[in-house]
Amino acid sequence: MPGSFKLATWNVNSLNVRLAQVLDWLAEHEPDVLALQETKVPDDRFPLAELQAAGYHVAYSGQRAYNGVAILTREVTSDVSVGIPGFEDEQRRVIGATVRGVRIACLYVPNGQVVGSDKFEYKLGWLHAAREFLRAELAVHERLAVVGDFNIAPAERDVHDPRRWEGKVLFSDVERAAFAGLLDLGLSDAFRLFEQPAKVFSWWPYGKVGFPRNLGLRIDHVLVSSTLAGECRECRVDTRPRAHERPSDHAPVIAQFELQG
DNA sequence: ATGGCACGCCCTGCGTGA
Repeated sequence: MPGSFKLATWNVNSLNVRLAQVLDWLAEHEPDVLALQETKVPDDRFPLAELQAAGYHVAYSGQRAYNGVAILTREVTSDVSVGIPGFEDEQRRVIGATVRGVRIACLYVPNGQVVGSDKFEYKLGWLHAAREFLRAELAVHERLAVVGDFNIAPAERDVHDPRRWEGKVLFSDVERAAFAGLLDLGLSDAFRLFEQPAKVFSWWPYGKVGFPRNLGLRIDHVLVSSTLAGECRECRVDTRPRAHERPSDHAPVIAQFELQG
């Protein structure tokens, strides 16, 4: 399916709270794909009609209060999958779908809370399972995009103050090694395919100073297989929604491709 | 400067996020 292809990912921190912002954003940017994380809505309360009215097909897997992922597409999808095969997980963090010959894997990687905690061990085990899953996906999909909230800042330039975050959750060595392990499968960080300004982040703490002083981290990513990397023309963070009233604490990441078919 | 927000929950302070 050759032609231009715009793919975006956004942790919305409650789809119901952010629905109007998501609809506005879709109307403005008209992405072919928008992957969402932290929808925080069970499937029987998913705002399907509103998104369909905006012209999108939707695959979703959610739960009450926490987690939840979805993939919105302008064209119909095939092969929707939920979760990681063989990895038992009650938390809804993974959904996949194929559109226009591109396989999309939408991930909401666990936060980890505190290095060394039970939740941190869960994060590492989850990342290990995700790596094996993505290895298998790469073997069967020439065009694979792994997108979402990875809850890992890959490098010092992805952290506003690396010294203060050194060894902390989201920027510990073991998490960064797990992220590097994903790249080692043959994936590229689409954002780093291009020259970028300094201090570009995708998440900032809530509060009066976090976003205004750009005290953020780049933890939301678009990882692409080698074929897609060759077709990628741009990758950027759209910081504007972070300045809205009642914003998500994350901003969307957008990648533009020219699919060669 | 997440001590100092914001989410859901279903009641109000708690668990969780990042």
